[in-house]
Amino acid sequence: MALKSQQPLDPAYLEKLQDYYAEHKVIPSYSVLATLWGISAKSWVSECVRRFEEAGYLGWTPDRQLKPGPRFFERRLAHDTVQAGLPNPALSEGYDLVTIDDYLIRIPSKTSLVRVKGDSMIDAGIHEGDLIVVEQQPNANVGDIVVAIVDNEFTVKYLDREKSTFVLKPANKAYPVIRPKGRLEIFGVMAGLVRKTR
Amino acid sequence: MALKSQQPLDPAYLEKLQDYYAEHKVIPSYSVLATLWGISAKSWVSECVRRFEEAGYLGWTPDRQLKPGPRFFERRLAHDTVQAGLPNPALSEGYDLVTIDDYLIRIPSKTSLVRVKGDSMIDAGIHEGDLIVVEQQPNANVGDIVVAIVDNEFTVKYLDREKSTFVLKPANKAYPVIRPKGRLEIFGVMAGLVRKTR
DNA sequence: TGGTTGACAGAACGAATGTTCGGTACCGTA
DNA sequence: TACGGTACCGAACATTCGTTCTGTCAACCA
Repeated sequence: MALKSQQPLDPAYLEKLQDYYAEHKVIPSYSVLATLWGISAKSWVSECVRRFEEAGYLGWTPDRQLKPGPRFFERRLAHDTVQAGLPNPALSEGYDLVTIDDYLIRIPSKTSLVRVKGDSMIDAGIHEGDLIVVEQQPNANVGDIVVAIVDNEFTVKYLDREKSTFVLKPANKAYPVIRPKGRLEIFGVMAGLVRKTR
Repeated sequence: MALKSQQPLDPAYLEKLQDYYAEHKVIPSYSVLATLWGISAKSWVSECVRRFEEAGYLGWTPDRQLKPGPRFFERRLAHDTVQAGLPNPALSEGYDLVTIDDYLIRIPSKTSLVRVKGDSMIDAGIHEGDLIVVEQQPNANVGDIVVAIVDNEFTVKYLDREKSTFVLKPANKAYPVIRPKGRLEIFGVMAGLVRKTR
């Protein structure tokens, strides 16, 4: 007994759990897991959970409640080269695993999101409706894409310098360069971009 | 009894729960909640939970397990209109956003990420190095941006039709339309995009 | 001064939870 | 043909869960 599990557990189980979690934001009880997995013995659920825990997909709170493990939220990054013959490239070797939040957000408390209005940055690949990930900070370097506050509105622009004053340059020839009178108020620097197309 | 609760519940309770959830990704049991809140009666926890549920911060799975409610993750999205003088950037109109993962990913088990190579889709605002969020599915509609497998490589292109055959159209005049010989193999449909600029 | 209300405590209880253990049926190997 | 391993079932069980109901106490009117 108490053997090592060398078999990789049925990935379908994990996926079903992840989908359940995505919907409810909670790990269900063993009996619910049983029906979710099409299993009828809680003892077997228990064993599966043990293996997922061993693999880092599940864990326990200090109060011995089942919770997602460190690898639970990992997203697979499909490689851009597909292995010949392999049916599922996402499962093949050499996958990196990322959660998008971790990928984009370095300092959660200083990071916020701003929705893009208009197409003044279209040449920088920034479209209307996109979400800009902003790291809040009062100053930036020339060349950075910054979120500035102009006339009480957020504006996303390139930061540039003309002589001794800072200006905001759009990435769209149809828009003018903004030369703020007085001090330029910078909300933060763009650290990333998120677009939802579906 | 059974009076309406007009009092807004102690916000500290909610914050403690949110912190706990942020750490463990799970809603604890009533007895743990009790110690978390510094309460010693489960009956009172039960009452508090009732009110949080009424307010939309907590909810229940179909199996009557306590779970985060719709408002649990409410995070202010910085609004594009700034109140004059006020630091408070958000208006009620603003979207409530959970996490970026939740925003982009509907079905975790069918979603993967593909890194963009080249600039063939630059006119669609898709740059080299961006991550495409792909929902895996074997077919798509004309006009969708799809991730197809051509010559054992992932390709991101618009799906279009010429007469009776499907073709892949780049969003860059410098690139040719791809007319696959044989069946066009579609890996999935683009559901979003993630770019890291820092 | 007395009465009501809201915030909590405490016990009691049935239902649900997760563990343990023993059992079965199907492998592949030797 | 026997054998060990693996995938699963099923029952028994102590523990824990969340509910319900009753009780205390300070605050706040009136």
